[in-house]
Amino acid sequence: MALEHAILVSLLEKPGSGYELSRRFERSIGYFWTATHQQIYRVLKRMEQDGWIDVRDVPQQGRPDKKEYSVTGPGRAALSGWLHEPVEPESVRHDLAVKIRGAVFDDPAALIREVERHRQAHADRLTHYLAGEQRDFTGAGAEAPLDAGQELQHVVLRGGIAYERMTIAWLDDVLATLHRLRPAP
Amino acid sequence: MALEHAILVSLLEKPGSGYELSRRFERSIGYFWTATHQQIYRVLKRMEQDGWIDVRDVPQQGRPDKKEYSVTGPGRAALSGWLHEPVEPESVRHDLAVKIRGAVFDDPAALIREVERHRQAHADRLTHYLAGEQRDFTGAGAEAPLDAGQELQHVVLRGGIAYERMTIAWLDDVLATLHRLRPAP
DNA sequence: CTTGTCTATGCAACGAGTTGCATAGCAAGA
DNA sequence: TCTTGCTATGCAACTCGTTGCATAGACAAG
Repeated sequence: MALEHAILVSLLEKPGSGYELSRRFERSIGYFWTATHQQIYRVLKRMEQDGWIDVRDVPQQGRPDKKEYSVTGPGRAALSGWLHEPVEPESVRHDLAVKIRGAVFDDPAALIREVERHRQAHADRLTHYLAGEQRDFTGAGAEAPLDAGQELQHVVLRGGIAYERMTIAWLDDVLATLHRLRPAP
Repeated sequence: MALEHAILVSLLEKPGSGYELSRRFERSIGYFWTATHQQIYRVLKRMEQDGWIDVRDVPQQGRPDKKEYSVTGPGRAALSGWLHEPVEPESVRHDLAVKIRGAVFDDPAALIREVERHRQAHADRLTHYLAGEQRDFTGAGAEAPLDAGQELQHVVLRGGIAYERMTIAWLDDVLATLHRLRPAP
């Protein structure tokens, strides 16, 4: 399970509340690990019971109070332990691939709009990633050399960019294949 | 949920038992959708109750008897329905990306072996995919034109190949970054 | 002053997925 | 004969993840 560890990383980068974490999971961390606020609140509770994180009530003005979590020594140790143990390489899961293989039992051409929709979604993500790269890593490049944390964040982002580019190219291949099949007998 | 639908596709391609399905999920279908035999047996039971599939007891010689499942009319209709409704584009989930971002709170160099291990696993998968492509799609290309089902299987396989190539290139990028960070103060 | 939106936290129920274990037929080799 | 290994099916218990719902403070627009 990596949700706990993803939360530890995020809280080490900057302490925050469950709500703030759920926002972060919509952007940077969420590029490679998604989580809803339900999951986050539940896991935060367990992590607190396990002594991995501390809570602090933070009164706020103009908005409801929040609970700010920060990583404890044992939490940091738990992350270290996990970093040193191997994880299995992920297997991909693509609904769309199932659909493409299933299309032969229905109408392949009916999939074209769906594939185009996916292509658009991936193109949007790519644009978003590229904007983030421009903002966080390219702009200050010449004058302020990046520290190790930024280098590592950047290489992860480059992975996201490569993934989206590859996916878009593949979806173009899929579309070409579907169009080629259309005028068949 | 796509497991039901992946099973429908696989059973439409060729009827089979739960055991056979679990073997298929280790190879072709499993390239983009994994499932253990536990999941498969449980889902097969539900699908049978829902009338999506039929069972037939098949006595065998030299091995235990099996139950062969095949798709019914309602099952085929359920697949059709699913093919026509949109699915959300997947979000990636990468333990490794979490580890890379977390490495800055530990020792980045300690990740090198882990990343190399992943690189090897992806290189193995790529070799496997390429062998499958050679066997199923390239060999008979000139004389026997592919039918629609084969074309669609091929484009899905090309997706797997593109994914592995992209991942290997990215892991090389990650390794270069980790090596670059090593001689830092 | 009501409605909508954003922040902020949480419960309950369900479905999906994993892990460990159990059983049993049959075959091949030590 | 005993062990190992492959085929074949399944239960039980657990964790992970999703969905729908509920509450509540603050603010802004109509």
